[in-house]
Order: sequence, then structure tokens, then C-alpha cells
Amino acid sequence: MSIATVSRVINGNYPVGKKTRQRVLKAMKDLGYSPNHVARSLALQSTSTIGVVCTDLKNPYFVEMIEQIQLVTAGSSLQLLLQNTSVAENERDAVQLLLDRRVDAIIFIAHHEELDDVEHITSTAKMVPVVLIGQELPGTKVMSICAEEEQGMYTLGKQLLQLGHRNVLFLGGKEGSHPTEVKLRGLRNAFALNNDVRLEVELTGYQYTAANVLEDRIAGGLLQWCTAIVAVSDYVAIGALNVLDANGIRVPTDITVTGFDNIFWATCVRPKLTTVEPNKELLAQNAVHAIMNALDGQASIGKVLVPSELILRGSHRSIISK
Amino acid sequence: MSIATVSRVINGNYPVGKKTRQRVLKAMKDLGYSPNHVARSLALQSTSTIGVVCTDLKNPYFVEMIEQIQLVTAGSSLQLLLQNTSVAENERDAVQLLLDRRVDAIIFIAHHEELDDVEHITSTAKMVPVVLIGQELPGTKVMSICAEEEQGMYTLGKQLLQLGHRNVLFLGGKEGSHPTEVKLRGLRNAFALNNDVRLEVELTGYQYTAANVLEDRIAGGLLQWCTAIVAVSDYVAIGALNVLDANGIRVPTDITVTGFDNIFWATCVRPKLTTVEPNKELLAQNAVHAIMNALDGQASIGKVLVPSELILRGSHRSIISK
DNA sequence: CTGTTAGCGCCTTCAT
DNA sequence: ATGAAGGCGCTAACAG
Repeated sequence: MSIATVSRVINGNYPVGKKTRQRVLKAMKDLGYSPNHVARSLALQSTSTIGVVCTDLKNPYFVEMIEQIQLVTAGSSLQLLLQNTSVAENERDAVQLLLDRRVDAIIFIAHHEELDDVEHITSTAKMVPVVLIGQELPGTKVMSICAEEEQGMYTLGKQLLQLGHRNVLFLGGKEGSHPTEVKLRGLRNAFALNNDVRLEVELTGYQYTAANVLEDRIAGGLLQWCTAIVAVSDYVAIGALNVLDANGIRVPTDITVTGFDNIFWATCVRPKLTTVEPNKELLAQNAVHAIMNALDGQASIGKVLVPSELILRGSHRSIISK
Repeated sequence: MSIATVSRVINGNYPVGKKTRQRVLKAMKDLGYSPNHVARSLALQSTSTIGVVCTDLKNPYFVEMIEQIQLVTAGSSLQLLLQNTSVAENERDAVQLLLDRRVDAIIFIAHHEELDDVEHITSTAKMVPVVLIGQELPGTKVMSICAEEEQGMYTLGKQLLQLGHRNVLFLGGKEGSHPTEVKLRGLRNAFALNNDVRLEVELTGYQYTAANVLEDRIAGGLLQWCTAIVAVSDYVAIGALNVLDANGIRVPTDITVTGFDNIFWATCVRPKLTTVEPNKELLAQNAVHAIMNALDGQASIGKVLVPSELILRGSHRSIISK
């Protein structure tokens, strides 16, 4: 029989006779035939794969997001092509590679905002659907799914206030970076009504080593004024726990520490980390659905916000003496 | 000019005139042309991508292995197509999907040994190079790169002996599973000369929840006899730390706990985990190189062993009274 | 050194 | 309901 018929039984999008179908199916088993997805992609001009770029596989937040995304795409025929761009300069190449491989869309779990221009992203968004998680590029075609980080941080800030904290150090993140700026805004808003609050900021990056700055801070008398460290992420917060521990400082007795992201390991460190859950599941669902809709030709949503939730565990304490 | 010429300047594998090259290069920039990797793959019968399958992205060991593999392939044009098969039944589909997408080779960071037949692996190995990390399929074409887990466990066992431990519980893993069997063998060999050793075994799987069995064990008087818990992995060991902590049992004061894999988080829990480093870097290098060689038509290595190293940290202690 | 041609394996429109 | 033919974008062998 003809090639075309085989194609039709495989895709089932055209009528095929019962008997012919059986015959084809049998032949496929016998010959151990498996459809060539590459040729299929070329013909269809669609690879059924979506590129996923993150900046650091060492940070469990990204891995957990990837897992969530996989869960959402599991039903469909979509595959993920991962790309992690530990160094900023790689980001353009990573995107280009994804484009060369003709991914149908791209999800940025994070992109390097320190890159002076984001043309590689905005121009990509003109070719395929692009969604940013936790960041945004207003005025462009790139879609955005964000957790309510500002709200989350605001709630956390209010909580600290209520526990008596007035002197806090914000740790990690980067100036001009969306996740950092948004969190700082939330925190500052929470403190806005209390003019006795002292908020210092150490924007030492998103790496685990971001907490190393505490060594100097401790030597410089951190404990003399600061009662709470608010980290930009759990990953950094756990780094902080390690540095504090190495210096004989007890958490939360001597100092309060909070994180953000609610990664799995937040419950494995001691004390267990007080943090904010950005709702990774909803983030992933929205991101994938936004892409599926765009792929279906529907109008792209600009930006969607997903609620986040404060999670109180053991790394904070009240410093109000009764 | 002709299509072929363009192809030649892109690949640089055929002579092209200086002027023509310039002209082509310029045109590529102007048109924003990017080579279609899909078409290229179809023509070359090679996708430059290698499939990577693991069983659980939640276990950082797998993620760290993926990172190491990426580091090795970074120089080349090889990309990784990830596939994680949390449930065993998915493994066959995962492999088939990889085959459909015509990956050039497959690396199993782990495969589900509970599957009664592994024909989907052995038959795959006849089509593309296949390497197993940490497991083996002797008598087949599938290659194997293993850490010296037996030796590592042996060393750990000897160390425990020397610290006075004679009553240990092996925790996690699965009966008939290579990583489990090999580790148990190493441990038993270490204890072989001491007939006063009591070794019990709880093969409750590789999940984080494998440690939950300790709840019952504790209720059943674990502390009355056992002085050391040897976990099949750091992941399970950290689960154990959490369960013990929840039950008010102190490590290592009340009981010693050891892990395996030396994952990053082993240094973030308290106490820091005593463990064995399987040398993930060498594992990855060997795996990728084995594949590259096979792709180059060289004879495939059957199995290679990579040394592992005992790492003493804080989760063990001597119970010899002076 | 460069242009022409024939596939790679599949999908799809057009006939039948 | 099925077969034939053209094309997806690229590479490789063959001519010039």
C-alpha cells in the first residue's frame, strides 16, 4: 500500500478502511516501525517541543518549576528542551539554539536581566510564543506569569513587624532585577508606616554564595543592630543558615531568617525555613496554557498574577519581651 | 547563489571562495537567517541530541548528574533531551519517545529495575549507543559506567566498625536492584569478619518517603538495639534525619546516620551528612565519552568503574567508651 | 570553487 | 477510501 495511507492511520485525521488499517497496524508491529518525528516536524513545521531556559539548575526552585511544567505538558505530546544559562552571555546562544531547533515556544523560568539588551528575547517573541515566569517585559509581545511576590513580601514584612522586628537586612538578588525590586517594594511598603524601621540591603546575587557577605557583616557587628535577615530566596536563605551556623550564631534565637520560594529543602534544614510559597503549580499551569493558547492562534494574555502564601516555620521568632 | 554554497559556508566542510563566503554571511545577517536544525537532522540522519532518562527529578543526585553531563557536552553540539520516568511503566514510553525523536544515543542515569523485562533497553542498544550509569546489563550491548559503590560501602562499613558500631540498619533501596545489592554486598563484606554484628535491612525504596518506615521501627524499639542507620542515598538519609528529629532522636548523639551520593544538600542539613562521593564528574565524563566513541564507530567499552570516596562529616560518632 | 540533482521521511492537496 | 506527487530545508555526490 502507499506511504500516504500509513501516514493516515498513524495520525487518524483522515478516513481509512477498517481492513487497511489492520493491515498497516500489523505491518508496523512486524517491521518494528516507529514514525520519524524529525521528518514529521519538518513537514509540519512544528516540533512539538517547547524550549525551557533557566539560569541555574543548582537552585531547586528552577528544578521544581521544571517538574511542574512537565506535569502540565505530560498529557500532551509536548516535550521540553532544557537550556540552562549559568553565565549571562550564554543566554543569547541558548535562545538561538532553541530557535535553530525550531521549538514551538519558549518558557523562561528566569532570564538574565543584567544583559543590557533583551532584543534576543523580544525579537524571538515575534517568531514563537514566549512567556517569562516571574519577570516581565512590558510593551513587548512576551507574555508574563508572575507570583504575587510583592504581596507575599508585604505580608512577610507585616509579620516581622508584628513580631517586634525593626532592624532587618535584605539579602541577595540584584539591583534592577525584577524579582528583587518587586520583593523590596513589598517589604518597604510593609515598613512604610513605621519610621523606626532600619532596612539595609545586600544585593549580592542569586547564587548560593550570595550569603557569604554575611561573614563581613558579622565581623562588622551585624548582631549589634539586626534582628532579621530576609533573603531573596530559600536557596540564599539556606546559604545564610550555613554561614550563621559556621559563626556560632543561632537561628532564630540570635537572629531571624526568612526565605522565598518554599523549596523542598526548606523543610530539611534546621531550623525549618519560614518562607513564601509562590504557587509553582499555578505558575506552571498558566505558563503552559498561555503557550498552548497562543499556539492555537488565540490572543496572548499580557500578564497574569498568581497568589502567593506566607508559610510560617521555625526560622523566625518574636522579639517582643513580655 | 545556490543553496549548496550556503550550506558549505555554514558547515565549513568544503572549500568556498573568500568573496562568496562574505556575501553569504552578509545575506544571512540581513535576512536574519538561521539554519533549520530539523531539516539538517533529517538529511544527516543525526539529531545531535542524546536522550537522558532518570527516575526522579526530586532526588538531587539525578539533577547533579544531569549538570555534570551538560558540562561534558557543553563543548560539543550535543543537546540533552530529558525524560524522567517517575512511574516505572512510563519507562518504555519514554524510551520510545526518545527513539521517535531520533536521539543519537541514550544515557540512563537510572532505570526501573523492577520492570520484569528490559527488552526495551537491550533492543534499543542495538539501534543507538546506550549507557547505564550506576547499573548494568551484562551480556548485552548496553554499556555501563558505575561508581565503586561496593568499595565505598565497604570502607564506610569498616569505619563504622572501628567506631564501635555493631548494630546497624540498612535503609532504603529495593531488593534485586543493582545499587542496593552492590551496597549491601560491600557492607556485608566489611562486617564479614565480625560475627557480633547485627545487620537489619529495610528496603523501602528510593523515594524520600523511604525513611517513613522508621516511625514504626522507632515505636518497635529501634533505639534499644541499633546504633547506626546506613541509608542507600543521601536523599533517603535526609528523610531519616527528618523522621528522627520529629521523634526527638538526636543525631549523632542517639544514633549515627550515613548517606550515599554526596549531594549538595548533605552540607545543609544538621548534622551535616557523612556520606560517600561516587565521583559524579568522572561518571558523567565516562558516560559521554563512551557515547562519543561509539558514535565515532569505535568499539564500545563494556563496563567501567570509577572510584568513590568516603566523606566524614557530622552525622556519625564513635560509641566506644574510653 | 560553485551550481545541479537526488534524496532524508513525512504530510497534504489533488486525483481517482 | 486510497494512490500519486510536490514540498518541508538541508546535505552530499556529481558535474562542470
